[in-house]
Amino acid sequence: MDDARRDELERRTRHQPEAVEARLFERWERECGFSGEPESDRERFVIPLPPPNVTGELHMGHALNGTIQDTLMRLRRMQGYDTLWICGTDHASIAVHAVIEKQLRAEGTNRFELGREAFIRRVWEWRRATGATIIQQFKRLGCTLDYDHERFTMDEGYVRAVLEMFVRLYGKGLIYRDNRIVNWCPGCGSTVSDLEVRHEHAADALYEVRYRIAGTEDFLTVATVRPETILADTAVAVHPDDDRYTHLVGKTAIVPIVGREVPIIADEYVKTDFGTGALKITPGHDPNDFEIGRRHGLEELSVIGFDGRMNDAAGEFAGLPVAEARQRVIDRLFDEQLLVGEQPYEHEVGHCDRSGDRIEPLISLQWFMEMQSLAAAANAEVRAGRARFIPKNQENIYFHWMDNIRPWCVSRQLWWGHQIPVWYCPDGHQTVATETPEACAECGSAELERDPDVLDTWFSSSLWPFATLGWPEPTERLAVYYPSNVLVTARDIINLWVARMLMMGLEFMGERPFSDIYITSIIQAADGRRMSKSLGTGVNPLDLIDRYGADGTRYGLLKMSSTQDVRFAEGMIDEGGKLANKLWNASRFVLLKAEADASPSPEAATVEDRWILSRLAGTTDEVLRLLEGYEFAAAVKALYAFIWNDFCDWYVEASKSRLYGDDAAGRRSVSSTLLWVLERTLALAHPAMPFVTEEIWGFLPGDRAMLLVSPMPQPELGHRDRDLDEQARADQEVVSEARYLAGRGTTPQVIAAPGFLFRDLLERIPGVVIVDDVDAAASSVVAAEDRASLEAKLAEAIAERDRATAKLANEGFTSRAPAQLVEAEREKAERYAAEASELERRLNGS
RNA sequence: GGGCGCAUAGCUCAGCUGGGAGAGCGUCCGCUUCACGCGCGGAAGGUCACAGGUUCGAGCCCUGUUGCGCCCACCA
Repeated sequence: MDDARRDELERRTRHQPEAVEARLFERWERECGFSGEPESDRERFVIPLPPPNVTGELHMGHALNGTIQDTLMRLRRMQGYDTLWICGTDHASIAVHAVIEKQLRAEGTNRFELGREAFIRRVWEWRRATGATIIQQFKRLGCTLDYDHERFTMDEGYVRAVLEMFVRLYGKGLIYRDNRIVNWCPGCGSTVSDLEVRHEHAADALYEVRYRIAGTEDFLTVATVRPETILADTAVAVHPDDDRYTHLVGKTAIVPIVGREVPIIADEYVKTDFGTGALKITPGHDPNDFEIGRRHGLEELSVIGFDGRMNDAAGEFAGLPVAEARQRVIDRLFDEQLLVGEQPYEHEVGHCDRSGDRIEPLISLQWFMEMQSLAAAANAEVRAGRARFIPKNQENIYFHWMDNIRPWCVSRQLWWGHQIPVWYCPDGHQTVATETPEACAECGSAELERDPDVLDTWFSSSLWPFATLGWPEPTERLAVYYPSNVLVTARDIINLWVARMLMMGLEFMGERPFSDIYITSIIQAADGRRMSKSLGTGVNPLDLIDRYGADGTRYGLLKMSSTQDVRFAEGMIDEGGKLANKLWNASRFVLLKAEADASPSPEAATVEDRWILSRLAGTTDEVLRLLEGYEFAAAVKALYAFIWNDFCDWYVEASKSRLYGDDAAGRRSVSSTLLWVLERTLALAHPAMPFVTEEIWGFLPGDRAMLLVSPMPQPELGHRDRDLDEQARADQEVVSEARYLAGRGTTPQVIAAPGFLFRDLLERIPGVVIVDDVDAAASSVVAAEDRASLEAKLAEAIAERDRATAKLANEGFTSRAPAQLVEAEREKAERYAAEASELERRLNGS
């Protein structure tokens, strides 16, 4: 190391993330790159980034996700894989509409005044101006995404892939147009899928309403929470086995207010023990009723329009908002003495996940995708273990939904998105094509009009793992990087996204899109509530990076990631920041104090050397195994314990006497080991804490590539010595106790068994008396002048000995416990017996 | 209504297939020790939610109870 570098190290007594992170990231990008080498023949490791919304800002979920993925990418890169982390953003129809339409409102206009083309132009302008800020924010975290191939679900090639997918599924009959009941969000002015409906608690009332039986003076009483839909009733249903009503089945009921005559039908769906046991059927405004209606061939009437108001079919109620119409209908029923009951009723009502509006089930002509066959294939893949959820129990969410899958409404009445590639001629024929057709495929008419709707955003997301690689073109990247290895995501989009990717990957590529699906924790606010901007409970990860550094933030997030719901704990981030600083300073010590000509090498000259090499081997083995097994919290914890406790607290301290000593050979040897352990530790810690480790790496002796692309060390298990690890723990306790006694003003006396570790540290304790005893089974410590404590120790040793002896006398234990456990207990009894007699001897002697 | 998960030190959490309760922060005591005061050394602090059960032995396994979080869900 030259003097300038030396001075720099001397000067920088603290690790300052803000001063190094941007510079290091820039070097990684420029000197190494993250784009993969499709032409190489190395084994691949691929992760598709869940594309964040273009409108998005990095939040805690992204940060956790990004950290986990980047940790895996770095690990595999160092292990020699050709790595690719697919990068890009999602066009997010509804979210973008929200942003732009808000701007338009502020300007006193709206999208309809602006017109479709101008609106879309405006979205693109906005997109070009703001860019995908979130992608830049991933860089702050240190994420080694393939930025050079950033994709957008609305870019040209991607659009082609989406249309291709639509056309092929249509060709197989899996996509069709139909009049069905859909979830209509009046706020968005569009349909939404079942998965975008959030069920919220609502306090409504359950009304009991009398329907006259035609030709009689009798009534049939039904229960309903939506009296305004009475206007669209087309039947009344009872259970076929319900004795109270069987005689009425086949007769006709008269719908109140409108006076329509409707059949009384029998259907298994009706519950006999709910309400009155009689159910009014409104196929036009209730999904269940819709199904019943289709089973019985009932008429489908609509009285609520797309604007959330009563339509013309509602007669005198036309034009009223639904809530108001409900009250007016109730008043009418009351006046006509048909309302015979009203009680408070609490239930769950569907609301739009995006806008929060109450979902209005409506019948509408929409595009649907048939899911059952696709789901069956995907299910088989997961059941066979070719795609596995981690943790495994998360697959329940998936199976529950997949096993009950229903057709997916994919058309949205929005403008921003992939416009449905279907053209209609005046005769109503459909021409489906990826390119604008010249004429109707059926009648040849040239008067074609394209379907105005766009596709559900999740439709295009389902192609992410292969459309980003060039599909449907047979590109090299597609051939080499599909399928990917791991998907890292949160469980709230298992069905929205993961399941659909599995289905589409199998359908179009014939192979699952990823083998591992790692479902991350969800980080809640510190008070246990959901983290959200609107609640004000969000924590900005960029803030954390500013205050603790990216390494600290990454460490903290990984440490928090152990259970499925975890409260945000800033202390863990702080811990990570401190660990980075500790590592920096320990490295300064090693680099500044090591002999100038020493180079990294595992010299096992002393028992301490053998011990730290054993711990290094054990930790390397453990950390790699944990990372590969997705146990990030445990991995990071093992790193902390090794760096802070084993290396800094004990080994570095124990190395000082040799390092500062007169023996040149000793100085050299311990320098080599220190450098060796440091070098290995930096590599091991790099995936979790890339910046500080890379920074230190640059100061290590010798010409070397950046740590980012350096090989990950193998655990050198030849160095591993568990007995020594065990002894070190015991000896550390002896040193601690001696320190305690010295602190109390007494003179600690240590009986040192052969091979005692940390002798240097012991010798530094003021007043300590060390008695070497080659016969001692284990080292021990007492205060020489403190007879009372010696007696206490004796009593403790006797108690321990007796406890172990009693356990051995317990027949249940000796007969049932595993042999090595019994053996351990026997050793314990002997050890304490020896210690007791030893202490007795010394008590009597003194 | 169904599913997943959580209750362990003041706080946030570890605790592997059952075999003498741990970490970080906080608190208290002592340190201008030549890598680090974002530090060093030491200490105090726990009926492992509650009640049963299995076992020689339970924080861990089983049953139930209570409190909490999240996901899914077409009983009007």
